Amino acid sequence: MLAIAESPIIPDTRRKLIDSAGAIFAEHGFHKATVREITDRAGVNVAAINYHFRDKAELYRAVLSECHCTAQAVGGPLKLGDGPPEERLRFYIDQFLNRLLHPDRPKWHGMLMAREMTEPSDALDIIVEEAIRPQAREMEKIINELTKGKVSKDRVWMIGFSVVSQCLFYLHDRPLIERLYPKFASKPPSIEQLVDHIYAFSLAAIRAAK
Amino acid sequence: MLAIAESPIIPDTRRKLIDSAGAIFAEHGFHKATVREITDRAGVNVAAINYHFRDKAELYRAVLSECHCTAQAVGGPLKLGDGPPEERLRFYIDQFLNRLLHPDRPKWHGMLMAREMTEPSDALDIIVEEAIRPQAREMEKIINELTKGKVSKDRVWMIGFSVVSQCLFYLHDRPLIERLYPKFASKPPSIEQLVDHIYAFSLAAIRAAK
DNA sequence: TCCCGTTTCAAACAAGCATTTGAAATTCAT
DNA sequence: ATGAATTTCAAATGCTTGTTTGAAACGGGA
Repeated sequence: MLAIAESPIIPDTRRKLIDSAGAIFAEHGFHKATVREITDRAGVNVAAINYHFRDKAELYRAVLSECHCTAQAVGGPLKLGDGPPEERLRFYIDQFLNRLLHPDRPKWHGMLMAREMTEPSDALDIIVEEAIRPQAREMEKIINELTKGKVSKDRVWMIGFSVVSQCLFYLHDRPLIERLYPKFASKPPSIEQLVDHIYAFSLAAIRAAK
Repeated sequence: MLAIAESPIIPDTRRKLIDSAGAIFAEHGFHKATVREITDRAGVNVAAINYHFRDKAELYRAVLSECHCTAQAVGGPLKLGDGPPEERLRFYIDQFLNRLLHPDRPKWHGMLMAREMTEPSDALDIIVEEAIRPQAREMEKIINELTKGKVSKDRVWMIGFSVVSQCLFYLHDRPLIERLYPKFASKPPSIEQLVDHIYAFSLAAIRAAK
C-alpha cells in the first residue's frame, strides 16, 4: 500500500474554502472570481464547492455570514449609551474603524463589505438590519445629545452620514488614496491616528451645528 | 424594393452603444455586464461592438473617456484660487457634487466612477492624474489658507479627505443610505442642501483645527 | 444603373465557466 | 477487520460568454 502519513489533522476543507473564497471574492468581486481559482488556492478539488456548499452563490453567502460573525466578535455587541456623548462618539468611531480595519481580522473582510455597498447582493439587507441599524440608532442618539435636540431629523442623519463617511472613505477608496498620496501606501497612519483626526474633526463640526 | 423609410437620421450606432454600455457597466460592473445585453438595449447587432470598437474592453475605455469629457464640460475647467478661502471651499464642494450628481449628466457617470475607485481598471491612473490631481492641489491650498499653514502636511491631507469623503459618500453608498434612511430614496435632498451641509460641517471643523 | 466603400446582420466559433458525475479514497462505528 | 457513510477527486457536461465570419444591405459618386 505504501501509504505515507500525510496531513494528520485539520484538513477541514470547508474552512479552507471560506478563507480562500473570502480573499478572492474581496479581490476580484463575485463575478470575476472563478471557482477554480478559489479551489486551487484552497488546495482542494473543484467539486468540494458543490459538496460543502451547494454552489458558488451559497459559498459567497457563507463567506459573508462569516464576516458578519467575526465583526461582532471583534468589538463586542456595541456598547450602548452611558457616559457623556463626546466619549461615546469617540468610542463609536474607534469601534467602527477597528471593525473594518483591525489587523486581527482577515484584511478581506472590510473589502468585501465595501463591495456589498456598491454592488449589493441580497445579503446586504440582512447585514444592514442586523449589523448596521443598531449602530445607526446609537449614532442618532449621540448626535441628538450633542446638539441638545436642536436640529431637525434630516440634519441629524446628514451629520451622522458625515461622520461615518469619513470612516468608510479609508475602506472604500484605498485605490484613490494611494494614487493621490502615495505615502498612505508606504507609511499608512495607525488606526488611532485616524480615529483622533475623525473624532476631532467631527466633534468640532457638530458643536458648531447646534 | 418595398423599402420603408425607417429612421431618417441619427442612427449613429456608436453613440447608442456608448450610452447603453455606460448604463449597463455602471449597473452591473464590467464583468457581469454582457455584450449581448448591451447590444440588445442599444438595438443593434452584437458584431457592432467589434466593428466600432475592437472589443468589450475598448468599449469600456470609450465609455470612461466620454464620462471624463462631459465631467469637464459640466463644471468648467476648475476655477482656481482667487477670493477668500471660505468661498472657494464652498465652490469646490458645489462643483464636486455637481460633477458627480448633476441631473443633466446621465446618472450612470457617477456610478461608473465609484466603480473605478473600488475596482480600478488601468484607466483609473489617467483619471486620477488628469481630473482629480488638480482638484486635490486646489483643496490643499484652500486648507492651508484656512489653517494659516499651522498644521502638518499629513493633517492637511486628512482634512482634505474628510471633506471629499462626505461628497463621495452620497455617490458610493447609495444602496446603504437608501436602506438605512428610506426617505433619501423617496424625497432625496437637493444638491444645494447637501452642499450647504457639507460646507458648514467642514468649515467649522477646519476652523477648529488651527 | 453600376460600382465600391461602409455599415449591419444572422449564424457560427472557440474559450471559459459553473456544475455534475461516478468512482475512488477515507473515516468510523461495530 | 468489515461494511456503510462520508469526503475527495479527475474527468466530463452543458451552458454562457466574447469574438469572428461571410454575406447582405446601405449610401453616394460615376
